[in-house]
Amino acid sequence: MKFTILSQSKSTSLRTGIIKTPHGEIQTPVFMPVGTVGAVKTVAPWELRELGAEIILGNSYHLYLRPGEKIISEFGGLAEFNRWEGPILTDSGGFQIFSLSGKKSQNGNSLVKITDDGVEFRSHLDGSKLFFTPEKVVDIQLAIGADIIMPLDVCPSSKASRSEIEKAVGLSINWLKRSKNHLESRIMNHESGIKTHNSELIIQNSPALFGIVQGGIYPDLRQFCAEEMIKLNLDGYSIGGLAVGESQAEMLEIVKLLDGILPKDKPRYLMGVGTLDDIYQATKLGVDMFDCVLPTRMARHGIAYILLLTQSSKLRTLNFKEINMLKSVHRADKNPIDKNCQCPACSGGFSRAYLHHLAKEKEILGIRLLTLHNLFTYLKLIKEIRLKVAA
RNA sequence: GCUGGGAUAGCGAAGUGGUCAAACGCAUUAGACUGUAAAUCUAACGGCUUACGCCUUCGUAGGUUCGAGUCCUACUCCCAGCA
Repeated sequence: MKFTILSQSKSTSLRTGIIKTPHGEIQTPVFMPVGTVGAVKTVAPWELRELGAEIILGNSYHLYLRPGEKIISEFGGLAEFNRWEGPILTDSGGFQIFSLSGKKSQNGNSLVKITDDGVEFRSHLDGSKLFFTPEKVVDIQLAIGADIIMPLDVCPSSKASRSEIEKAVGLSINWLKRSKNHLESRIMNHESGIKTHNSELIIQNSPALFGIVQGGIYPDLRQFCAEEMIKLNLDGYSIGGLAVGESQAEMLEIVKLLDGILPKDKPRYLMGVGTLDDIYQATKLGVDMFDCVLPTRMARHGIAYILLLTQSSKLRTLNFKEINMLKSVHRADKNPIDKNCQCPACSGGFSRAYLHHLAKEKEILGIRLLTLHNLFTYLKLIKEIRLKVAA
């Protein structure tokens, strides 16, 4: 992976750049649609390309469960298996430690247990016991053939105590070191033709490994975590453990702090973020990469996001709005979601009334049109942000 | 016309002598959702009230009973079978 900065804003930390990956180039800032199980829900690969997506996400935990990384590997990697054929970033399953912990399976067992060595998961599909170590998670992602991979980390909720967050920072640093060592030895063995113990797992390409900075909303923990990770000289740095319940102001405060700590010449990835405004604000604080389920999930829940562009003299200002297509006020509304939008739903002449009707009926077409609209809106925002670097 | 069955909140449907303003669906309304166990989840949903609570209901009208959505009688309407 290679990251090149193309331009830098004079007034903010916003910058544009290019990331070269084995599957192609990505312009930054970038928004990465989420395709947890290997598909961006309801959207075909060619549609993603038409919308302007450059890279999509997959999740190691989910893909390990089904269909299994071995199958994906046999098809030449996820990008070939799912016909996206472009760059892919995989998450480690670290977020599932957060989202599945505290939740109970049907027979009352906790789904997640963390030890120093790794994480014990109970499959949310069948309750079976799984044990993930940082090494295993790297192996899974190598087999999946992702271009950018994430180390197993511990992502605590915003309600976690300081001591829990300290523990998460310690484990995340330790696991990152193990991930890096393991990845390097796997690649070295592969290049020198040495069969590893996982001979059935094929290394599709040499992926980039990011560090994931944790530390909640504690500046000292964030700083410590970042500095320890920077010592490892990674390909990029993720900011994890945000947008997990804290306020936007608290989140941006941490992003701002890390903007001053993380190396400028490496991409920064704000994991799981966020709303249109979150992304807009965070790019001004030097964040290059984003992913979020909101545009796709909210579409399935009837919400359409709107990007309001107002041009006054030389300034283009951005505002954001969301409308709930399920509300009966749209029952007879002949307007599209947004008359200025060029997405397939808006430019295709679909009225709010029809989209309201489809949403009420839970019709797949309605879900798809809103998904296309929302992804288009997110990707449009990113393009607008890239233009703002001149300022 | 005869014989059965039935009429419960916007709709469907539980309930068969006391704990019934009435389970459960659906519809409606509101809310949530940020590295996807999420085309999901939560709440409200007779009237009045912030709430405690109070009031009015189970086709209509009577009756039995301490007490009736539940039992009896008549009537109205609906459904099925037979003529």
